[in-house]
Amino acid sequence: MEAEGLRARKKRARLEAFVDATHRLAAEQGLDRVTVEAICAEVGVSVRTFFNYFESKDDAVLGMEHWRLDQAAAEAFATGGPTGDLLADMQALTTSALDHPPLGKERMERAFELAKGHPELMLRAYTHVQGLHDEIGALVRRRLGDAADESAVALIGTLLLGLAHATFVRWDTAGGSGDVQDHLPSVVADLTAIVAPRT
Amino acid sequence: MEAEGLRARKKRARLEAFVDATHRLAAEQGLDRVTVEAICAEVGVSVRTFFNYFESKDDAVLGMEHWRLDQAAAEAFATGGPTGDLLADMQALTTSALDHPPLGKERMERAFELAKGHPELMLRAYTHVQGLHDEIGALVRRRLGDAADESAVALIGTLLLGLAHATFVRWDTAGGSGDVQDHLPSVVADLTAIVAPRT
DNA sequence: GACAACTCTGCACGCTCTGCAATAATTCAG
DNA sequence: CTGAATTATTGCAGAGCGTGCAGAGTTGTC
Repeated sequence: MEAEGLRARKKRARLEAFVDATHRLAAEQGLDRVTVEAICAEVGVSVRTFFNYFESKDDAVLGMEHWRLDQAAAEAFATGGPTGDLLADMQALTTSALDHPPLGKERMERAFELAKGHPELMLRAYTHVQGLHDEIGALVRRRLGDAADESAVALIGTLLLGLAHATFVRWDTAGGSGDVQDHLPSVVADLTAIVAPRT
Repeated sequence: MEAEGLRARKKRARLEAFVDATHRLAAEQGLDRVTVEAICAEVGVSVRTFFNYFESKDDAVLGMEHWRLDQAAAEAFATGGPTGDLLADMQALTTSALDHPPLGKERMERAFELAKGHPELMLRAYTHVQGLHDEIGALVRRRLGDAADESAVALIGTLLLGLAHATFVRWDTAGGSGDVQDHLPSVVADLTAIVAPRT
């Protein structure tokens, strides 16, 4: 069996309830006016419990706990794959990340919609991807080996996050239909055009 | 004359006092243990006054009020200069930004040292550079004209910030001597190598 | 010196987030 | 099924950040 006990299922359900309640309230009243207390009233649970699930209010908006990279994709990247070309492999890694949101695509997309009007959230997302960032840093170091100086790691990490963000924006300006990651290739093309216009 | 009245001078002095006190206390006790109250006690001023100067505690660490781009450099960038090559011009713009920190280079460097151990600060810097970010967005839109879709703007903005960050990191790993912006060219070279390895 | 404009300050308040210890619910072993 | 171990929920007390307001003190202008 799936071995998902009652406990785990309840936990996940509550997590999603928090996220959904937050999104619903934010849609109604604007995010600024939504307090943790209100969210908890909506879910029917104590404020203290909220903070057993999230480190901050923003985390509930973003619906992030542990947004893990796909194991296989990460491993492939660290060992020099899948293509051997760094940019192409960054693209592959980003695609896999956008394709496996921890709480489903609808929630991810709603979170992004909210983040649009609240820059600080986008930044919080970056921070939260900071756990990811460390993970990415480790991957990059493994991949580059001796050639990995810290600034290259910082640059690649930022680039990955930037690609993801720009892809969201492009998906959004395209009307928000279809899969987010489908817009990544054109973002990469833009990047290439900027950095190496004459190739 | 410079037309800096007593008022303006006092204000600037107090601003710097806040920043310096924050840095000093953070060096002594670690940033987490520094409260706004302590900073104000150090400066000899009321807590309420602190928030007349800064929007948040983090801002005092970063010493940022309005980190403006150099007018001339920004204008040149927006109108397609100085070289006409986008990447080179991004480099020029970044250099000018790193070369004109609002409160002096020592404070900027100390702020970066603190930010190293506190990722959320680096992000807050990005946010605060959000004023900058919007400004950058406007510049990019002016520069690209019709070709400026939002995702390209997002991408370039992120890239500019990423370049600045990576440059700091490189400056730091190089021992922190010399001017920060001197390390930008090698960061740009790295970026080029990643995106267009075969050029 | 008088009036306007700006700044500082204390106070009250709301909100986020943490630590702690008691209580309740789930799981597991026998 | 039952008791013990594990894990979740909760209230409470409290630190800290940040804001609005109104009065008192400074600075600038004429």
